[in-house]
Formats: sequence, structure tokens, C-alpha cells
Amino acid sequence: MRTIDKALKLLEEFDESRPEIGLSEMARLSGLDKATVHRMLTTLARHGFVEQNPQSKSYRLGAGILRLARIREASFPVTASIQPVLEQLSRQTGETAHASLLVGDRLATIGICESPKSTRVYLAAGQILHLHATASGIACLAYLPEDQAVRILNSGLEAFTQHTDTDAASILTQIRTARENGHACCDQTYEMDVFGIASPIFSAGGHACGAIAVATPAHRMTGQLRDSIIASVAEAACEASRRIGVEAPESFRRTVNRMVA
Amino acid sequence: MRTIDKALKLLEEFDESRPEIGLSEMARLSGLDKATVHRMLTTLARHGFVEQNPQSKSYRLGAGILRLARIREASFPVTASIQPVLEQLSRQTGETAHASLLVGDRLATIGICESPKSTRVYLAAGQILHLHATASGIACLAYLPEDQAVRILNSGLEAFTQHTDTDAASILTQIRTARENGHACCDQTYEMDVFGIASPIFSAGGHACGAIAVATPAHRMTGQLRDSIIASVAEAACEASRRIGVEAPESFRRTVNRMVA
DNA sequence: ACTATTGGTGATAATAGTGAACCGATAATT
DNA sequence: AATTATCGGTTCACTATTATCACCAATAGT
Repeated sequence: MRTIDKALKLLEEFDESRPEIGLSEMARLSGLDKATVHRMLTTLARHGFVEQNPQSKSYRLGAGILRLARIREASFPVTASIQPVLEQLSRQTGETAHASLLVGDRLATIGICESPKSTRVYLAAGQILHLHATASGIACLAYLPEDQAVRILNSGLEAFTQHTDTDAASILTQIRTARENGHACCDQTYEMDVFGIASPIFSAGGHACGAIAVATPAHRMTGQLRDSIIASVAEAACEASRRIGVEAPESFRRTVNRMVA
Repeated sequence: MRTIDKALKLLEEFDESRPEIGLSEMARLSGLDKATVHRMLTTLARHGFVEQNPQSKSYRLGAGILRLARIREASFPVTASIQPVLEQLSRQTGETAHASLLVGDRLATIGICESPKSTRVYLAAGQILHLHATASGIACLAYLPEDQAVRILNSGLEAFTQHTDTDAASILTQIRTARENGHACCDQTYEMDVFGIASPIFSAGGHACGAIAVATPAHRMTGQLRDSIIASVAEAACEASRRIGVEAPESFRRTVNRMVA
């Protein structure tokens, strides 16, 4: 279904920093012909996935998306369940906390609670995180079926900073360590100056369906702070899983208890 | 773009009362072949629009939708802006209030605040409202370009109850009345026992982009209650428009002031 | 006044999607 | 225990849809 793929990829071009996109600009961004993009956008508009600003003629994400999100939240309230956990985690650690869910082979940020500190990590709403380059991603991979993890690691890993590890074998080692420890740490592998600590959120079946994480300015990180955040994040991950109706696997809970103690 | 149309229509089959749908069921609901539906659902899944329950193999709306909704809300916070208005409106009237936005040729409910009363109108999250059969729809049509209104009225009007008016000319009269009065009333035209009163929410350019409404059990409705709700709804509509950065047109504001006085 | 860019359109060339039949597995029925 | 029906999923011959290019009118910039 290549046509559907292309149309849905158009929606990925929108983000917090680029909420409206004109026809020609979208054609350039997507690499598709302008006529094709126009037909796709009008089709998406008919279903409420985008809407056109009548003045500027630019397109933005549509109200139909809000409707679908409400339906999902009504029957499966992940965002609402996890938000209070994020707030407590942020309060406990004094840093920015966020949660993300697995969407395809990447993570989509679905909840953020910012630290009150003046120097804090800022995260854009709906940001996409790559599995190999973020603490959330490694934590997630650690509790995914290994064949899926291997497939992702072999699909070409992008470097985002000079610290991004793009070697599949080396990341597989990180993943195994994360599985043993119940958490993952990444030092500036996705964005400079950001240190991330994450633990997986579980879905029924014991596999990860997302992650909960704390992002700290890298310069602030010390061994002691790190250990304290790790314990809080792991506990928060357990609580988040519980709130969406899943008990974290026995092995994970043991690891967490060892840390908290 | 027929393929995209079909794929996006699949998403419309989900609602609060049917949050998970299996492959064969979806094929039946959509009238498409099972093979086609399977290909479409896997494509939608790849982009996070649906996800598959690993146990039941059924499909449900995906986490990618939450991400897109957050991006839209971050740059254009309609839901967050209108929710407090709904809460005040519900408090003022003692009845269930809701807001909906124009999506294609229909309205999508994007906010609800339920009445505390024991007999109250219940609305499902993300419910779709048809323009010709609801107070919100008539209010919206009244402030849409007339050619668009006429096109919609000529596209085959479905009857939902024995009180649904499906005559285009007669609805056009209702629309004109609504434009004069700044509000619309519908007595059990969409659901039995529900009386709706609505006013339009405006977008830049003076056209309606949605509506704000109060739904009351029909047996409770009296002339006096009606007038009091109308004034509250019209004021709420003004406030809702203002909160999304649009001043309601002069003519509408005059009508509202006349009513409140 | 000219040039470049915008949003948008239409006809053919190129590529895509469709669906009946089929598979193995599970669940219900006789 | 055997039978029947349903499930999710796949295949391949057949057929439809979609992409592209050149072009238009309108607006913005030089």
C-alpha cells in the first residue's frame, strides 16, 4: 500500500516547530510531486487529518485527529493514566520526566512533565525518539522480542550527535546490560548536553510497549544523582505499567526492589 | 485517492463502544475484501494509526494518533481552550455541555462536560454529529458559506429519529432562522429524548468552525429553561471563539447581547 | 515591468491495488 | 471424535488507480 504510506508520511512532517506547511513546501519535504501532494492533502483533509488555513492556504493537522485520540483515550486511557506518574517522578527527581510509546520502530513522546529548575531539558510535544540513540529506546529494546530488536538494529542507524553509537553489536550489548539492570542510561547520544535515564513500560505479555524517562542536563549529572534517579525511574515504570493494567514481569520487579533498597 | 479514502474510512469504524475490531469484522463493516483490509491495517499499523492486540489479534486505534493530537494541541490548543468554557456552561445550565469541530461535512465532538444531575444526556467521546440533524450542525451551517451549506443539504439527508427533518428546503429555513437568532434548537432530531441548543464557534474569516451546545433531556425542557440556556450557550460560544483567538462577528455579538439583556 | 514562486489542474504514461481461492489454526457443533 | 464454521493471514492472475509533466492564474519580490 505505497499510496497510503506516502500519504501518512506527509503527516510526519508536522511537528511543534512546523505546525503549518504549504503545498510546495510539503512537496519539497516529502520528495513527492506537487500534484500528488495536493491530491493527498485534499484527501487527508476530507477525513479531518489535515485542514487548510483559508488565509494562508497552508495545511495543518486537523480536528479529526483530536476525535480519534479521544476515542482511544476513552477506551484505553494511557496518556491520562501515566501523566500523574510523570508528575510524581518529576517532583521526586527535580528534573524533566517524559513517557513515550512504541509506534512502529520508533518511540512517540506522549507525556511530558517539565522540571521547575531554570536549567532543564526541554522536550517538544510529540517528539519522535529513535530506539538506538535514546535511553528510552534502549530500555524498550531490552524488553522486546530479540528478533525484533535485531531487525531494528540492522536497519541502518543514524548518528544524532558525536556520542551516538551506531554499531549494532555494541548496542546489543547495551541492551543486554539494560535488561540485567532494568534501566538504560544514555549520555548525549541524541541531543548534546542531555543525559537520559529510562525504564520500560510493559504491555500484557511482558514485552515493552514504551518507556518512562528522566532527562537531565548532562553537566549536572553525578554518580549519586544518577543512582537516585535510576531508582525513581524504575519505580515509576512499574507504577505506569500497573496503571495501564499490566504487572511488570517478576524479573524486572526484583531488579527494581534491589535498587530501591 | 480512493485507496487512501478506503484506508482512512477504516479508522471511522472505531468508536467508544467498539474500540477493538478483528480483521474479518472490519472487512464486513467496511464492505471491503479481507485481503484488502489486512493490507490496509498493517500499513496503518506501521504508522501508528492502529495497533494490534497481540493476544486477540484485533486492531485498535494506535499511539501515533496521540502523538499527532499532541502536536496539534501544542500549536493550536483548541481542546484545552474550550474545555473550561464547557465546564462553566455546564455549571451555569446544570446540563451536559459539549463542543464539536467541523470535520469534512460533519461535526466531531472534541469536548464534553456532563451535568451532575442523575437524569442527564450522555455523549460518547468522539461522537460524530450530522449537520442537518443536530442543533450544533444547524448553528454551524448558519455561519458557513451558503454554497457549502446547500451542497451538504443536497447530498442526501439521513433520518435518525422520527423527528429528523430531511427536507433540504425546510432545513435551509431553519438555518436562516438560526442565523438571525444566533443559535439553533433541535428537539429529538438526532436522538430520542434529547433536546439540543447550540451556537457556532467562529474561525478567522467569520465562518463557523464548530459549535458549542447544551443537551437536555427533552421532557425537562420548558420555554423558560430554553431561554436561559440559549443565553448561556450564546455567551459561551463567544467566549470559546475568543479563546481560540477569534472575535465573533459584530452581528452575532449584537444578537447575543440582546439575548443576555 | 519582469521574474520567481505560490496553490492548483488535466491528460497520458506508469504503477499500483483487488479479490477469489486457499492455508493452517482455533472454536463450536453434531 | 469427527465435522463444520470461523478466524487471521497469504497468493497470484486480473484490473484498477495513481504519478508525472506541462501548464494556469495569482501573488510576491526585484
